[in-house]
Amino acid sequence: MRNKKIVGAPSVRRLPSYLDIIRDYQQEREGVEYISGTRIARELDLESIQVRKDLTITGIVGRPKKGYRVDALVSAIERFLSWDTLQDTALVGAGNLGSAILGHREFALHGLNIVAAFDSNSRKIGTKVHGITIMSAAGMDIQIRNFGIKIAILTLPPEQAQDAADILVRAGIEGIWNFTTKKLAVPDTVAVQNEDLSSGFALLCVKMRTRK
Amino acid sequence: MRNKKIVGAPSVRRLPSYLDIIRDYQQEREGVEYISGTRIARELDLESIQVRKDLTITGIVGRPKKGYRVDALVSAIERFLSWDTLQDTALVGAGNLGSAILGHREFALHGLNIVAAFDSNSRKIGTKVHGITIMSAAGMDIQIRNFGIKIAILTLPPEQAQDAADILVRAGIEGIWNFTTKKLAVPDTVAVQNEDLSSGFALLCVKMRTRK
DNA sequence: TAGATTGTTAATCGATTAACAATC
DNA sequence: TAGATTGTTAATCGATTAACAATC
Repeated sequence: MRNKKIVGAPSVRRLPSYLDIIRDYQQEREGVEYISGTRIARELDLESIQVRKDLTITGIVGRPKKGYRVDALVSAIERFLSWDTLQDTALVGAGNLGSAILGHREFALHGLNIVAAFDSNSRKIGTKVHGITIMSAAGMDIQIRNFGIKIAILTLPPEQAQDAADILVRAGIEGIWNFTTKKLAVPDTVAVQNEDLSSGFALLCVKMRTRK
Repeated sequence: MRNKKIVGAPSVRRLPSYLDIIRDYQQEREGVEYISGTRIARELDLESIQVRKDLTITGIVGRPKKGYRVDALVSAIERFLSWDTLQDTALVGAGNLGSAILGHREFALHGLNIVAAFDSNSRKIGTKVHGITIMSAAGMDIQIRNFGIKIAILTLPPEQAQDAADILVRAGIEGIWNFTTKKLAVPDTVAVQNEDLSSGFALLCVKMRTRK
Protein backbone atom coordinates (compact mmCIF):
# COMPACT_ATOMS: atom_id res chain seq x y z
CA MET A 1 0.00 0.00 0.00
CA ARG A 2 1.05 3.55 -0.67
CA ASN A 3 2.17 6.16 1.76
CA LYS A 4 -1.28 7.65 1.42
CA LYS A 5 -0.85 10.13 4.27
CA ILE A 6 -2.82 12.96 2.79
CA VAL A 7 -1.92 16.44 3.92
CA GLY A 8 -4.36 19.31 3.80
CA ALA A 9 -3.94 21.94 1.11
CA PRO A 10 -4.48 24.86 3.53
CA SER A 11 -1.56 23.68 5.65
CA VAL A 12 0.75 23.33 2.64
CA ARG A 13 -0.22 26.81 1.45
CA ARG A 14 0.84 28.34 4.77
CA LEU A 15 4.29 26.78 4.82
CA PRO A 16 5.96 29.34 2.51
CA SER A 17 4.94 32.19 4.80
CA TYR A 18 6.38 30.32 7.77
CA LEU A 19 9.59 29.84 5.84
CA ASP A 20 9.84 33.59 5.20
CA ILE A 21 9.37 34.42 8.88
CA ILE A 22 11.91 31.86 10.01
CA ARG A 23 14.52 33.07 7.53
CA ASP A 24 13.99 36.68 8.55
CA TYR A 25 14.44 35.65 12.16
CA GLN A 26 17.56 33.70 11.24
CA GLN A 27 19.09 36.80 9.67
CA GLU A 28 18.03 39.32 12.29
CA ARG A 29 19.30 37.33 15.22
CA GLU A 30 22.21 35.41 13.91
CA GLY A 31 23.20 32.57 16.15
CA VAL A 32 19.79 32.09 17.74
CA GLU A 33 19.11 28.40 17.82
CA TYR A 34 15.41 28.07 18.46
CA ILE A 35 12.17 29.63 17.25
CA SER A 36 8.80 28.84 18.81
CA GLY A 37 5.52 28.22 17.05
CA THR A 38 4.08 30.92 19.27
CA ARG A 39 6.41 33.50 17.75
CA ILE A 40 5.73 32.47 14.15
CA ALA A 41 2.01 32.65 14.90
CA ARG A 42 2.32 36.14 16.37
CA GLU A 43 4.12 37.47 13.29
CA LEU A 44 1.41 36.13 10.99
CA ASP A 45 -1.54 36.81 13.25
CA LEU A 46 -2.47 33.14 13.47
CA GLU A 47 -3.17 30.78 16.36
CA SER A 48 -0.06 29.02 17.64
CA ILE A 49 -1.84 25.67 17.65
CA GLN A 50 -2.37 26.03 13.91
CA VAL A 51 1.32 26.67 13.31
CA ARG A 52 2.31 23.67 15.42
CA LYS A 53 -0.19 21.42 13.67
CA ASP A 54 0.95 22.60 10.23
CA LEU A 55 4.61 22.04 11.06
CA THR A 56 4.02 18.41 12.00
CA ILE A 57 3.46 17.56 8.33
CA THR A 58 7.10 18.38 7.64
CA GLY A 59 8.20 15.80 10.20
CA ILE A 60 9.98 18.37 12.38
CA VAL A 61 10.06 17.64 16.10
CA GLY A 62 10.33 20.54 18.53
CA ARG A 63 11.49 20.82 22.10
CA PRO A 64 9.05 21.78 24.85
CA LYS A 65 9.84 25.18 26.32
CA LYS A 66 12.33 26.02 23.54
CA GLY A 67 10.58 25.56 20.21
CA TYR A 68 12.08 24.32 16.95
CA ARG A 69 15.71 24.41 15.90
CA VAL A 70 15.87 27.18 13.33
CA ASP A 71 18.13 25.47 10.82
CA ALA A 72 16.39 22.12 11.17
CA LEU A 73 13.03 23.80 10.64
CA VAL A 74 14.12 25.58 7.47
CA SER A 75 15.49 22.29 6.15
CA ALA A 76 12.35 20.36 7.07
CA ILE A 77 10.04 22.79 5.29
CA GLU A 78 12.31 22.98 2.26
CA ARG A 79 12.58 19.23 2.04
CA PHE A 80 8.85 18.76 2.41
CA LEU A 81 8.15 21.19 -0.43
CA SER A 82 11.01 19.79 -2.57
CA TRP A 83 12.58 23.23 -2.35
CA ASP A 84 15.88 21.91 -1.02
CA THR A 85 17.08 21.74 -4.60
CA LEU A 86 15.88 24.40 -7.06
CA GLN A 87 13.19 23.13 -9.40
CA ASP A 88 14.13 23.71 -13.04
CA THR A 89 11.12 25.19 -14.75
CA ALA A 90 9.99 26.33 -18.20
CA LEU A 91 7.88 29.44 -18.71
CA VAL A 92 5.42 29.23 -21.57
CA GLY A 93 4.13 32.58 -22.80
CA ALA A 94 6.32 35.64 -22.23
CA GLY A 95 3.60 38.29 -22.15
CA ASN A 96 2.95 40.70 -19.29
CA LEU A 97 2.41 38.17 -16.59
CA GLY A 98 5.06 35.77 -17.87
CA SER A 99 7.68 38.51 -17.97
CA ALA A 100 6.81 39.59 -14.45
CA ILE A 101 7.25 36.03 -13.21
CA LEU A 102 10.62 35.84 -14.99
CA GLY A 103 11.69 38.97 -13.14
CA HIS A 104 10.30 38.02 -9.74
CA ARG A 105 13.53 37.40 -7.85
CA GLU A 106 11.78 36.24 -4.70
CA PHE A 107 10.82 32.98 -6.41
CA ALA A 108 14.42 31.81 -6.17
CA LEU A 109 13.91 31.73 -2.40
CA HIS A 110 10.94 29.48 -2.98
CA GLY A 111 12.54 26.73 -4.95
CA LEU A 112 11.75 28.08 -8.40
CA ASN A 113 14.44 28.28 -11.08
CA ILE A 114 13.26 29.28 -14.53
CA VAL A 115 15.75 27.91 -17.04
CA ALA A 116 13.85 28.38 -20.30
CA ALA A 117 11.11 30.62 -21.67
CA PHE A 118 9.03 30.17 -24.79
CA ASP A 119 6.76 32.35 -26.91
CA SER A 120 5.18 32.07 -30.32
CA ASN A 121 5.56 35.77 -31.17
CA SER A 122 8.48 35.95 -33.62
CA ARG A 123 9.30 39.48 -32.54
CA LYS A 124 10.03 38.29 -29.02
CA ILE A 125 12.07 35.22 -29.96
CA GLY A 126 15.77 35.76 -29.39
CA THR A 127 15.27 38.75 -27.11
CA LYS A 128 16.23 38.58 -23.48
CA VAL A 129 13.74 39.18 -20.68
CA HIS A 130 15.29 39.52 -17.23
CA GLY A 131 18.32 37.60 -18.42
CA ILE A 132 16.47 34.72 -20.04
CA THR A 133 16.45 34.33 -23.82
CA ILE A 134 12.99 33.77 -25.25
CA MET A 135 12.91 30.69 -27.47
CA SER A 136 10.51 29.70 -30.21
CA ALA A 137 7.50 27.73 -29.06
CA ALA A 138 8.00 25.55 -32.15
CA GLY A 139 10.97 23.72 -30.63
CA MET A 140 9.58 23.66 -27.13
CA ASP A 141 9.16 19.91 -26.77
CA ILE A 142 12.74 19.17 -27.79
CA GLN A 143 14.19 21.84 -25.53
CA ILE A 144 12.19 20.65 -22.55
CA ARG A 145 13.40 17.10 -23.05
CA ASN A 146 16.98 18.32 -23.46
CA PHE A 147 16.87 20.37 -20.29
CA GLY A 148 15.04 17.56 -18.48
CA ILE A 149 12.48 20.08 -17.23
CA LYS A 150 9.57 18.66 -15.22
CA ILE A 151 7.61 21.81 -14.35
CA ALA A 152 5.98 24.37 -16.66
CA ILE A 153 4.40 27.73 -15.94
CA LEU A 154 1.55 28.53 -18.29
CA THR A 155 1.11 32.25 -18.91
CA LEU A 156 -0.32 32.48 -22.40
CA PRO A 157 -3.69 33.41 -23.92
CA PRO A 158 -6.44 30.98 -22.85
CA GLU A 159 -7.10 29.83 -26.43
CA GLN A 160 -3.58 28.39 -26.62
CA ALA A 161 -3.57 26.80 -23.19
CA GLN A 162 -4.80 23.30 -24.02
CA ASP A 163 -2.57 22.90 -27.10
CA ALA A 164 0.45 23.96 -25.08
CA ALA A 165 -0.49 21.58 -22.27
CA ASP A 166 -0.72 18.69 -24.74
CA ILE A 167 2.78 19.42 -26.04
CA LEU A 168 4.15 19.81 -22.53
CA VAL A 169 2.72 16.50 -21.38
CA ARG A 170 4.21 14.72 -24.39
CA ALA A 171 7.54 16.37 -23.61
CA GLY A 172 7.57 14.76 -20.17
CA ILE A 173 6.33 17.60 -17.98
CA GLU A 174 5.00 16.37 -14.61
CA GLY A 175 3.58 19.56 -13.15
CA ILE A 176 1.82 22.57 -14.67
CA TRP A 177 1.31 25.87 -12.85
CA ASN A 178 -1.62 27.19 -14.81
CA PHE A 179 -2.24 30.94 -14.81
CA THR A 180 -4.80 30.79 -17.62
CA THR A 181 -8.51 30.69 -16.95
CA LYS A 182 -8.90 27.46 -18.92
CA LYS A 183 -9.41 24.13 -17.22
CA LEU A 184 -6.75 21.79 -18.62
CA ALA A 185 -7.34 18.20 -19.66
CA VAL A 186 -4.22 16.19 -18.77
CA PRO A 187 -3.49 12.59 -17.74
CA ASP A 188 -3.80 12.17 -13.99
CA THR A 189 -0.12 11.46 -13.71
CA VAL A 190 0.41 15.17 -14.33
CA ALA A 191 -0.20 17.59 -11.46
CA VAL A 192 -1.96 20.87 -12.26
CA GLN A 193 -2.19 23.89 -10.00
CA ASN A 194 -4.66 26.50 -11.19
CA GLU A 195 -3.97 30.07 -10.19
CA ASP A 196 -6.91 32.43 -10.51
CA LEU A 197 -5.84 35.97 -9.72
CA SER A 198 -9.33 37.39 -9.85
CA SER A 199 -10.61 35.11 -7.08
CA GLY A 200 -8.61 37.11 -4.56
CA PHE A 201 -9.99 40.35 -5.92
CA ALA A 202 -13.52 38.98 -5.68
CA LEU A 203 -12.94 38.17 -2.03
CA LEU A 204 -11.58 41.66 -1.37
CA CYS A 205 -14.66 43.24 -2.93
CA VAL A 206 -17.01 41.15 -0.80
CA LYS A 207 -15.02 41.86 2.36
CA MET A 208 -15.25 45.58 1.65
CA ARG A 209 -18.98 45.42 1.16
CA THR A 210 -19.69 43.45 4.31
CA ARG A 211 -17.42 45.74 6.33
CA LYS A 212 -19.64 48.77 5.87
CA MET B 1 -28.92 44.02 14.09
CA ARG B 2 -26.77 43.75 11.00
CA ASN B 3 -27.23 41.70 7.92
CA LYS B 4 -24.62 39.33 9.26
CA LYS B 5 -25.24 36.62 6.69
CA ILE B 6 -21.70 35.40 6.34
CA VAL B 7 -20.76 33.80 3.06
CA GLY B 8 -17.93 31.33 2.74
CA ALA B 9 -14.68 32.44 1.16
CA PRO B 10 -14.36 29.31 -1.02
CA SER B 11 -17.74 30.04 -2.62
CA VAL B 12 -16.83 33.67 -3.33
CA ARG B 13 -13.54 32.58 -4.86
CA ARG B 14 -15.30 30.31 -7.34
CA LEU B 15 -17.71 32.95 -8.61
CA PRO B 16 -15.28 34.61 -11.06
CA SER B 17 -14.71 31.31 -12.83
CA TYR B 18 -18.47 30.80 -13.12
CA LEU B 19 -18.76 34.27 -14.58
CA ASP B 20 -16.17 33.45 -17.25
CA ILE B 21 -17.98 30.27 -18.26
CA ILE B 22 -21.34 31.97 -18.44
CA ARG B 23 -20.02 34.83 -20.55
CA ASP B 24 -18.30 32.42 -22.95
CA TYR B 25 -21.58 30.56 -23.27
CA GLN B 26 -23.42 33.82 -23.84
CA GLN B 27 -21.10 34.67 -26.73
CA GLU B 28 -20.92 31.23 -28.32
CA ARG B 29 -24.65 30.70 -28.39
CA GLU B 30 -26.10 34.10 -28.75
CA GLY B 31 -29.77 34.22 -27.88
CA VAL B 32 -29.73 31.23 -25.57
CA GLU B 33 -31.73 32.16 -22.53
CA TYR B 34 -30.84 29.60 -19.90
CA ILE B 35 -27.75 27.89 -18.55
CA SER B 36 -27.88 25.08 -16.01
CA GLY B 37 -25.70 24.56 -12.95
CA THR B 38 -24.97 21.13 -14.35
CA ARG B 39 -23.34 22.63 -17.41
CA ILE B 40 -21.23 25.11 -15.49
CA ALA B 41 -20.11 22.29 -13.23
CA ARG B 42 -19.13 20.12 -16.19
CA GLU B 43 -16.97 22.86 -17.72
CA LEU B 44 -15.08 23.35 -14.47
CA ASP B 45 -14.99 19.73 -13.40
CA LEU B 46 -16.99 20.40 -10.24
CA GLU B 47 -20.09 18.85 -8.70
CA SER B 48 -23.31 20.49 -9.85
CA ILE B 49 -24.61 20.69 -6.29
CA GLN B 50 -21.63 22.85 -5.41
CA VAL B 51 -22.35 25.27 -8.24
CA ARG B 52 -26.01 25.53 -7.27
CA LYS B 53 -25.12 26.10 -3.62
CA ASP B 54 -22.55 28.74 -4.50
CA LEU B 55 -24.96 30.58 -6.78
CA THR B 56 -27.56 30.95 -4.04
CA ILE B 57 -25.32 33.50 -2.30
CA THR B 58 -25.85 35.87 -5.22
CA GLY B 59 -29.61 35.71 -4.69
CA ILE B 60 -30.29 34.27 -8.16
CA VAL B 61 -33.30 32.00 -8.47
CA GLY B 62 -33.32 29.36 -11.18
CA ARG B 63 -36.08 27.45 -12.89
CA PRO B 64 -36.35 23.67 -12.49
CA LYS B 65 -35.65 21.83 -15.74
CA LYS B 66 -34.25 24.96 -17.44
CA GLY B 67 -31.57 26.42 -15.23
CA TYR B 68 -30.70 30.08 -14.69
CA ARG B 69 -31.44 32.99 -17.02
CA VAL B 70 -28.07 33.80 -18.55
CA ASP B 71 -28.30 37.59 -18.36
CA ALA B 72 -29.84 37.56 -14.89
CA LEU B 73 -27.10 35.26 -13.67
CA VAL B 74 -24.33 37.47 -15.02
CA SER B 75 -25.96 40.47 -13.37
CA ALA B 76 -26.45 38.68 -10.08
CA ILE B 77 -22.81 37.60 -9.82
CA GLU B 78 -21.56 41.03 -10.88
CA ARG B 79 -23.78 42.78 -8.39
CA PHE B 80 -22.78 40.45 -5.59
CA LEU B 81 -19.08 41.10 -6.24
CA SER B 82 -19.66 44.84 -6.77
CA TRP B 83 -18.38 44.33 -10.29
CA ASP B 84 -21.45 45.90 -11.89
CA THR B 85 -19.61 49.19 -11.87
CA LEU B 86 -15.84 49.19 -12.41
CA GLN B 87 -13.89 49.70 -9.21
CA ASP B 88 -11.43 52.58 -9.50
CA THR B 89 -8.13 51.40 -8.13
CA ALA B 90 -4.63 52.71 -7.46
CA LEU B 91 -1.54 50.62 -8.09
CA VAL B 92 1.30 51.21 -5.66
CA GLY B 93 4.70 50.03 -6.89
CA ALA B 94 5.26 49.79 -10.63
CA GLY B 95 7.92 47.08 -10.67
CA ASN B 96 7.69 43.78 -12.51
CA LEU B 97 4.55 42.50 -10.92
CA GLY B 98 2.87 45.90 -10.78
CA SER B 99 3.51 46.52 -14.47
CA ALA B 100 2.12 43.12 -15.35
CA ILE B 101 -1.06 43.87 -13.43
CA LEU B 102 -1.36 47.21 -15.22
CA GLY B 103 -1.18 45.38 -18.53
CA HIS B 104 -3.48 42.52 -17.62
CA ARG B 105 -6.48 43.36 -19.75
CA GLU B 106 -8.60 40.53 -18.38
CA PHE B 107 -9.00 42.40 -15.10
CA ALA B 108 -11.37 44.85 -16.79
CA LEU B 109 -13.78 41.92 -17.16
CA HIS B 110 -13.51 41.41 -13.43
CA GLY B 111 -14.48 44.80 -12.19
CA LEU B 112 -10.99 46.23 -11.90
CA ASN B 113 -10.15 49.65 -13.32
CA ILE B 114 -6.69 50.98 -12.52
CA VAL B 115 -6.84 54.76 -12.75
CA ALA B 116 -3.55 55.73 -11.10
CA ALA B 117 -0.13 54.18 -10.52
CA PHE B 118 2.59 55.29 -8.14
CA ASP B 119 6.28 54.59 -7.69
CA SER B 120 9.08 56.13 -5.69
CA ASN B 121 11.75 55.55 -8.36
CA SER B 122 12.31 58.96 -9.98
CA ARG B 123 13.40 57.34 -13.26
CA LYS B 124 9.95 55.78 -13.62
CA ILE B 125 7.92 58.84 -12.69
CA GLY B 126 6.31 60.44 -15.71
CA THR B 127 6.78 57.41 -17.94
CA LYS B 128 3.81 55.48 -19.22
CA VAL B 129 3.27 51.80 -18.51
CA HIS B 130 0.48 50.20 -20.51
CA GLY B 131 -1.13 53.59 -21.01
CA ILE B 132 -0.99 54.71 -17.39
CA THR B 133 1.37 57.49 -16.32
CA ILE B 134 3.43 56.62 -13.27
CA MET B 135 3.13 59.31 -10.60
CA SER B 136 5.39 60.16 -7.70
CA ALA B 137 4.67 58.30 -4.49
CA ALA B 138 5.25 61.58 -2.68
CA GLY B 139 1.90 63.01 -3.72
CA MET B 140 0.03 59.74 -3.45
CA ASP B 141 -2.30 60.66 -0.60
CA ILE B 142 -3.52 63.83 -2.32
CA GLN B 143 -4.07 62.10 -5.66
CA ILE B 144 -5.98 59.25 -4.07
CA ARG B 145 -8.27 61.69 -2.31
CA ASN B 146 -8.74 63.67 -5.52
CA PHE B 147 -9.62 60.61 -7.53
CA GLY B 148 -11.79 59.29 -4.69
CA ILE B 149 -10.07 55.93 -4.96
CA LYS B 150 -11.11 53.29 -2.42
CA ILE B 151 -8.99 50.29 -3.46
CA ALA B 152 -5.21 49.97 -3.65
CA ILE B 153 -3.02 47.22 -5.08
CA LEU B 154 0.24 46.85 -3.22
CA THR B 155 3.10 45.60 -5.39
CA LEU B 156 6.20 47.09 -3.87
CA PRO B 157 9.19 45.78 -1.91
CA PRO B 158 8.15 44.31 1.45
CA GLU B 159 10.17 46.85 3.46
CA GLN B 160 7.98 49.65 2.10
CA ALA B 161 4.65 47.86 2.49
CA GLN B 162 3.62 49.03 5.96
CA ASP B 163 4.57 52.68 5.37
CA ALA B 164 2.59 52.69 2.14
CA ALA B 165 -0.37 51.05 3.86
CA ASP B 166 -0.35 53.76 6.56
CA ILE B 167 -0.46 56.49 3.93
CA LEU B 168 -3.19 54.72 1.99
CA VAL B 169 -5.37 54.30 5.06
CA ARG B 170 -5.01 57.98 5.91
CA ALA B 171 -5.91 58.82 2.32
CA GLY B 172 -9.25 57.05 2.72
CA ILE B 173 -8.50 53.67 1.13
CA GLU B 174 -11.01 50.98 2.19
CA GLY B 175 -9.50 47.88 0.63
CA ILE B 176 -5.93 46.73 0.03
CA TRP B 177 -4.97 43.91 -2.30
CA ASN B 178 -1.62 43.01 -0.82
CA PHE B 179 0.91 41.20 -3.04
CA THR B 180 3.78 41.69 -0.61
CA THR B 181 4.81 39.04 1.87
CA LYS B 182 4.37 41.42 4.79
CA LYS B 183 1.40 41.18 7.12
CA LEU B 184 -0.15 44.65 7.24
CA ALA B 185 -1.36 46.39 10.38
CA VAL B 186 -4.47 48.41 9.46
CA PRO B 187 -7.64 49.50 11.28
CA ASP B 188 -10.32 46.85 11.02
CA THR B 189 -12.49 49.14 8.95
CA VAL B 190 -10.04 48.47 6.11
CA ALA B 191 -10.27 45.16 4.25
CA VAL B 192 -7.04 43.42 3.31
CA GLN B 193 -6.66 40.55 0.89
CA ASN B 194 -3.25 38.90 0.98
CA GLU B 195 -2.06 37.25 -2.19
CA ASP B 196 0.79 34.83 -1.79
CA LEU B 197 1.95 33.56 -5.16
CA SER B 198 4.34 31.01 -3.74
CA SER B 199 1.60 29.17 -1.86
CA GLY B 200 0.26 27.82 -5.15
CA PHE B 201 3.71 26.71 -6.20
CA ALA B 202 4.18 24.96 -2.86
CA LEU B 203 0.97 23.06 -3.45
CA LEU B 204 2.06 22.07 -6.97
CA CYS B 205 5.35 20.72 -5.64
CA VAL B 206 3.61 18.62 -3.01
CA LYS B 207 1.06 17.32 -5.52
CA MET B 208 3.89 16.25 -7.81
CA ARG B 209 5.67 14.41 -5.05
CA THR B 210 2.63 12.54 -3.82
CA ARG B 211 1.70 11.60 -7.37
CA LYS B 212 4.76 9.42 -7.90
C1' DT C 1 11.66 24.60 40.48
C1' DA C 2 8.08 27.23 37.71
C1' DG C 3 6.62 28.56 33.45
C1' DA C 4 6.60 28.02 28.59
C1' DT C 5 6.06 25.19 24.92
C1' DT C 6 5.30 20.89 22.36
C1' DG C 7 2.33 17.25 20.54
C1' DT C 8 -1.79 14.41 21.09
C1' DT C 9 -6.56 13.58 21.58
C1' DA C 10 -11.19 15.49 21.56
C1' DA C 11 -14.58 19.12 20.38
C1' DT C 12 -16.19 22.49 17.36
C1' DC C 13 -16.88 24.67 13.30
C1' DG C 14 -17.57 25.16 8.42
C1' DA C 15 -17.62 23.33 3.76
C1' DT C 16 -18.85 19.73 0.68
C1' DT C 17 -21.73 16.14 -0.71
C1' DA C 18 -25.99 13.28 -0.62
C1' DA C 19 -30.87 12.66 -0.70
C1' DC C 20 -35.10 14.04 -2.30
C1' DA C 21 -39.41 16.70 -2.82
C1' DA C 22 -41.03 20.41 -5.84
C1' DT C 23 -41.44 22.05 -10.38
C1' DC C 24 -41.65 23.02 -15.22
C1' DT D 1 -46.29 12.93 -19.31
C1' DA D 2 -41.33 11.83 -18.19
C1' DG D 3 -37.05 13.53 -17.33
C1' DA D 4 -34.09 17.20 -15.96
C1' DT D 5 -33.11 20.53 -12.86
C1' DT D 6 -33.64 23.49 -8.79
C1' DG D 7 -33.38 24.37 -3.84
C1' DT D 8 -33.76 22.61 0.83
C1' DT D 9 -32.65 19.70 4.59
C1' DA D 10 -29.56 16.22 6.42
C1' DA D 11 -25.17 13.61 6.44
C1' DT D 12 -20.41 13.49 5.82
C1' DC D 13 -16.04 15.08 5.59
C1' DG D 14 -12.13 17.90 6.70
C1' DA D 15 -10.02 21.85 8.97
C1' DT D 16 -9.55 24.63 12.96
C1' DT D 17 -9.57 25.25 17.73
C1' DA D 18 -9.61 23.70 22.62
C1' DA D 19 -7.89 21.04 26.41
C1' DC D 20 -4.24 19.07 28.65
C1' DA D 21 -0.50 15.83 29.83
C1' DA D 22 4.45 15.54 28.93
C1' DT D 23 8.74 17.84 29.02
C1' DC D 24 12.76 20.65 29.45
